Amino acid sequence: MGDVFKALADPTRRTILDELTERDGQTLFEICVRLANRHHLNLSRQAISQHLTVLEEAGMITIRRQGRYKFHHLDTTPLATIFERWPINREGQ
Amino acid sequence: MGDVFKALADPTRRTILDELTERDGQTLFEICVRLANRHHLNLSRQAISQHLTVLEEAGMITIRRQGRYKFHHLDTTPLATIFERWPINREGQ
DNA sequence: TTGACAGGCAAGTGAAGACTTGCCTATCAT
DNA sequence: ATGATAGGCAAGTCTTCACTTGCCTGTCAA
Repeated sequence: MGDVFKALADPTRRTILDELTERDGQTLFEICVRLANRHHLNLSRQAISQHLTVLEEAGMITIRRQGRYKFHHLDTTPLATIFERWPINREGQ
Repeated sequence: MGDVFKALADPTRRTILDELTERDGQTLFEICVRLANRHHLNLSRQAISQHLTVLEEAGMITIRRQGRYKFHHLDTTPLATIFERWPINREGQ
């Protein structure tokens, strides 16, 4: 499994996670359209595809293939490793 | 405030956070020695100093100056923004 | 007050990473 | 079968970033 922290390092990848949080199971083209329309991110299809690969290798995204479509599903369980590693100071609580 | 995700992206910076978790309030030289002895990370003092700057800008470290010493204190509260952004799937619970 | 200690500043190098362009494969409808 | 759709592969470019080297400043002890 790849690097969760490296996957989260890029702002475009974080926006992709935001979009999948709001609407899970999108295809590559759907993600392209939503990044362009809602976030003014006019990247090439390849650029976004490469981002999705990084997110998949980090375990943040699972792939479901159906015909010529490739659906992307969010998986936030790798984030738990962050909190297991460093305890959070909940100040004033 | 800087980028928490960018700060966590580098493995050396994550090791520094580990060391401060185990022993808080270390100076630059102490951190250098511990990285070398316990993690076989023989980096220059400048390299580690630059890492500490990134961590400080991200709000993960606070500085306390005393004479010619500069003590570094861990602050994990910025990590909370990660969990507020993406809800965690606690599978099987 | 002189030397040792703790740290800072800035330019330079080399590698990783984000993004593009061009071309190719596979699936589906007409 | 043919065109349109959804996606993949592989350079190549350009920027960011980690790290080093050299030199400078401030603090403390002898």
